[in-house]
This record gives sequence, structure tokens and C-alpha cells, in this order.
Amino acid sequence: MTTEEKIFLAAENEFMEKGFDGTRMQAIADRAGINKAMLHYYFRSKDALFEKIFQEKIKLIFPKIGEDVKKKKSFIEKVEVFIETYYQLLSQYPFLPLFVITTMNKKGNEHFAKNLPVDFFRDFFIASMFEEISQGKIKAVNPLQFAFSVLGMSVFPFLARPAILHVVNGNQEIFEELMKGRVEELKKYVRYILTP
Amino acid sequence: MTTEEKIFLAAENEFMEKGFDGTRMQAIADRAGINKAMLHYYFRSKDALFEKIFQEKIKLIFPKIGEDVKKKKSFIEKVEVFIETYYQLLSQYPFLPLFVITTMNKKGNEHFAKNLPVDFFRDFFIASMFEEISQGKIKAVNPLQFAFSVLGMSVFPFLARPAILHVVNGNQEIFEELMKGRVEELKKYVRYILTP
DNA sequence: AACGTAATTAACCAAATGGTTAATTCCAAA
DNA sequence: TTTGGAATTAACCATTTGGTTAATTACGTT
Repeated sequence: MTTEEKIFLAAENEFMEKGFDGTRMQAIADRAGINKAMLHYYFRSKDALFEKIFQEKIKLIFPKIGEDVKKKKSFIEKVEVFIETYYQLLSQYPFLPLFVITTMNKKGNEHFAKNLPVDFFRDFFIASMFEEISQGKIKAVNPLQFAFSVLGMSVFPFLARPAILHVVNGNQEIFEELMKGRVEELKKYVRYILTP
Repeated sequence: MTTEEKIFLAAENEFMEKGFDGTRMQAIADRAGINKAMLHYYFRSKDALFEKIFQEKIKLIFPKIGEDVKKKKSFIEKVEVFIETYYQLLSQYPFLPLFVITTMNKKGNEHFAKNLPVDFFRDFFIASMFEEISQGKIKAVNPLQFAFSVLGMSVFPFLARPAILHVVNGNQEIFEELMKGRVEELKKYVRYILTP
């Protein structure tokens, strides 16, 4: 692994766990096992390093989900695939939601403006929903509201993990069990909401 | 307004907007229009000040919701009241979710341990749900999963506000409209999910 | 008016932090 | 083997930041 990669990986973890303000350049260097000056050698400044990582991470939010989703015919199936794929992604990067949300709330939305697949979201997701509603295949719910609800339900456990853990008396196993069963449960909710 | 109140109010806003790490004692002092030394005079340290504010804020999360909810007979009605009350609360403190979530993820859960109404949540909410399920009054969904879903749907727009604003082309009015209609939409979803 | 306590301020301090620099080491090409 | 640019390091720097202190002011009580 090259020094640059070491730095990137270390910075990634530090920023994800502690946020921009909470992260120290020295901590990144220590974690990467290299000299602090290397950080500035490869990435100009703390801001630049953070920016690079954030840009890379935000692209993860909507990865190949698009393609997976497009394969499915019915809208309900599309949503189900979305929930599955999204859950897998978040399991791989549990801090991603917190990271993105704190960042976008602190700094302006200039950061993710280019990378949010708004077009896909509006022209494809929303459009295909309108279509099935007018065909009477699904119930007439507000597409935007529905989308934010699915996102909220999917993301919440990853954001509120400490609180949820506390509710289940700190029992990790129960928490994992809960997370595992969540995908099926959410798919059920979606069917209840959308099936006419 | 006493100096202590001025400090508390200013600190509240600073911490809520910028988080613990992002907040500067000087910024609090400036915002309160007083000398920085007063912060330490009234509240020992940054940590102590933050702690006091956090403890006060976290109690807000489950305010008198309990009582409002208990009045209602059917479980669906209970959930509907919860959504309404919760939405009003969050409208008043839009940064509350972000504040609580970032804090509980950074520091341990010692902070909110005492103040999370776990007992109410388990013994009352969950219990009353089990009851209605066994009576066949609502569909058999997992109570915990359902609770986290309602919370997630309720809280999401307050966390992802910048992203949502971006989706609606930065149009504030559309966003407000969306938020206003959200309560009814969520109540609808709950009925779809729970009604047998 | 004098006294004493609480409130307030300006100046200061030590530690932490992001960033720089000059010197040194590596290493591949000539 | 020499050489030149890239990689790496230790030491250093300026600024920021949470916190302290000694002195001053405000103000209710006797």
C-alpha cells in the first residue's frame, strides 16, 4: 500500500468517526503510521484532504443502485431492491449516513450538489411512480414524501445506533438480529403502503 | 435577562448549529454579548456547559408526548398523536435531531442513558402494541422495528434538510409545503401499515 | 458613607493545532 | 557509480483555543 493510500484510508476513518472538527491531522498521521508532513505533501491541507474524501464517499450513497433498480419491472419491486442494496451498502459503511449528514449541515450544499443523482431521482424514480399510480397499480401517495420515508426508515438505525443499543440493554446480538430482520420488515411496510 | 440566561441561550444556539467541536467559547461570549470569562464563572468549563445544555435538550425529545399519547385509546390513534406532537416539537427545534445524534455518536451513551424513557417505550408503547396485535386490531408487525420506522420517517427531513432543499431546487416554499403535508402523509402510511 | 460580596473585565498563559521548511534519505535512470 | 528528482523526517512557527487571574466595578446591607 502506497503512502498516499495509507493516508487516504486513515483519514477516511478518522473523518468518518470524528467529523471534520473532531479530527486531528496528527491523529491521521499516527493512524497511517507516517509523518504528519506527508499529509500536506500529498494533499495540500486539511480542507483539501477532507474534500477529496467527502466527494468520494458521497458518490457511494447512490452507487449502482440505479442499475439494479432499473432491472425490476414493478415499482414495488424497484423499492424492494433499493432497500436491499442500500442496506448492504450501509452495513459496509455504517458511519456514512452520519458523516454525510453532519457535513452537509455544517458546510453548504456545494459539496454534494454535483453528486446527488437528482435527475435519476426525479426523472426516473418519481416518474415511474406517477405512472403506476395513474395505472392504479399502487396507491396514490406523494412520491417525494414516500421516497423520504423509505430513506428515513432505512437510515435511522445507522444514525441512532447508540440509542437503539441502549434500548436493548446494550445487547449487541439483539441489535444485529434487529438489523438483519429490518430489510424484510421494511419491504413489508412498503407493500402495505403501496399495494392498493 | 440575566447574564447566566444570556450565556445559556447563546451556548445553546452555538452548540446546536456547530456541534461541540465546532463551537468556540469566544463565539458563545460574543453571541451573548458578554466577556468570555463569564462563561467559566457561571459554568466551569466548556464540557460542563455543553453537558448542561445537552441534558436539558435531550429531555425535550420525549416531552409530554407520553401523556398526550396515553389519552388515546387505540394504538393507531396513539401513533398519530405521537407523530403530530413530535412534528411540532421538531419544528420548534429543527437542529435538535442532528444535535442529539451527533453527540450520542461521538460521546458514549452515558449522557442520555438516564433521560431516555426506555421504560415508557418498552412497558407502555410496545406492550400496548402487543396487546392490539393479539386482539387482531392491528397487523402483526415487529413493535421495535415499527417504532424505529416511525421515528426515522419523522426525523429524516430535519436531518437531510439541505439535501431535500437541493432536490426541490432550493425552493424554500416547496420545502415548507412538503413539511406541512408530511404529518398527514405519515399518518396515512401508519394506517396502511397497521390496519388489518 | 462605609463595607463586603458578587459580577465583570482585560490581560495573560500553556497547550494544541494546522501548516511550513530545510535537511536528509530513497531510488531509478544515465 | 553518479546524479537528480521524489519521498520522508524532525524541528519549527504562528495562530487559535480553553482556561486563569488579578484587578476593578456594581450594588445591596448596615
